[in-house]
Amino acid sequence: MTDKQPLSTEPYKGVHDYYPLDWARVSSVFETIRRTLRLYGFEEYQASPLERAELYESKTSEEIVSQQTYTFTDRGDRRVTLRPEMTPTLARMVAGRRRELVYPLRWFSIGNRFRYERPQKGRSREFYQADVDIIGIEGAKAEGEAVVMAYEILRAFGAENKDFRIRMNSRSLINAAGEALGLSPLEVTEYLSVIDRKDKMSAEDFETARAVYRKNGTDPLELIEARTNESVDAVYQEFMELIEALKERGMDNVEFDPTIARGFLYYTGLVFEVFDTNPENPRALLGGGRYDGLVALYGGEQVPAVGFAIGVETLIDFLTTHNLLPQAVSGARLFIGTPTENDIASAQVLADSLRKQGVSVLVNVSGKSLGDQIKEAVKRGIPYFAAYGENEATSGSLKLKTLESGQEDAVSKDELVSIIVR
RNA sequence: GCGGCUAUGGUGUAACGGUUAACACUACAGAUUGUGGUUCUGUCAAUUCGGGUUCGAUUCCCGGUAGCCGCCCCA
Repeated sequence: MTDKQPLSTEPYKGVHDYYPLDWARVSSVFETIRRTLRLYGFEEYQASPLERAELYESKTSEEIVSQQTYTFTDRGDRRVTLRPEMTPTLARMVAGRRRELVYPLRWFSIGNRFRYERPQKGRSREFYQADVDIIGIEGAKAEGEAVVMAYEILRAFGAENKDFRIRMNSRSLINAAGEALGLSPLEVTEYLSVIDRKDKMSAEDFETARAVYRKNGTDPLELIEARTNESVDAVYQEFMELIEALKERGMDNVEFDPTIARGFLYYTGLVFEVFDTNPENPRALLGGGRYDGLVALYGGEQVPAVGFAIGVETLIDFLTTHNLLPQAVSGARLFIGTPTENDIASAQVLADSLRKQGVSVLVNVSGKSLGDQIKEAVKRGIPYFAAYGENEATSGSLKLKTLESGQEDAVSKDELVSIIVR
């Protein structure tokens, strides 16, 4: 390589570098999500970000595949797509082992997704997401459980009910109302699209657009509200029971919101989104729903499924605005300083014994002065510092310095672990 | 994909079209110190890229690129 122009240090357009402190923040969020889901018996799976392009072409809209995926041809003339979402991969994996898996499946996966889009705040070309799915149960039970998991994940970060709202809608309900009015499935889809964009239109434009779908002076939403149609009302009652059941579990921030649409692609029943109650952050934190037809696309009979995905970047924005983001620690917990280079060897012995007890320790390896070693520990974001030289070796007692406060405590070697690990 | 705004050391800012592009922080080196975030000295380091106008461009114009904002879309 010639050195005419230095290579740019910028990452590729629309993607991010995560330096250790950044990544510590992201992965601590992963950890909380993981811990919460495991508590409820969910199992983690993983797959390659490379998928055959056909996986997306069969089920997703033309525009999304052609304009918003990274698709290329490999050296063996196979068309390859970088996964833009996890659900098709999940459906493929489930379909591949459909006879041997134990249902219901409670699965989750955390990883990166790729979409070729115009980058903006909260939207980049590579992003991290956690996908949570329950597969193999029909009806409100599983739907409720999915919503509960979304709720519990946010609660695990310390969020309170007042910090977020869970807005739920039912595609079956809208479909039933459309059917009762004699609208075609296509018209119902268009109607949903109009409702979805309600906030982006003026009141008059919305009324004009909505009027197209009125039959005998009533459109689907009005029919649902009127509660005059028996079959529509039955679906409505069932859905409200689900919402009531969630409220009884303490989730007083769930609500019925018929404007939640979720892209109209493969959802068949419940759709839901979670929003920050802070108006400065209007984006959905999380969204999902029921998608019963998807697995069957890969062969065999229909498998009921319900799930959601939570974007890590938007979650971090949410946690930041509510001051819930834990302090990220990227490296060691304790820095052992050495007054002279001769002390390094015995300091290493001490460090090794601490490591055996699970403490992450860094030992000075330079000839720097103790003052500079403290500076180094501070810069590295290490919370504790202790010098270990001849005095400490003979007395067995160390002065443990908490770098944030500057406080120093005399502690014995044996006490170190319990203080630092905490 | 469409439109608007922006682009100066690693970061944040400054510079009527006119000397060697300034300041602060950071980094690095040194002084001092068996205990840091204080001080002192020094060093590295920038006009996004390509054209154009001009005697002369960081400054004005056009284009590329990137970032931010809105639209489309958001699986």
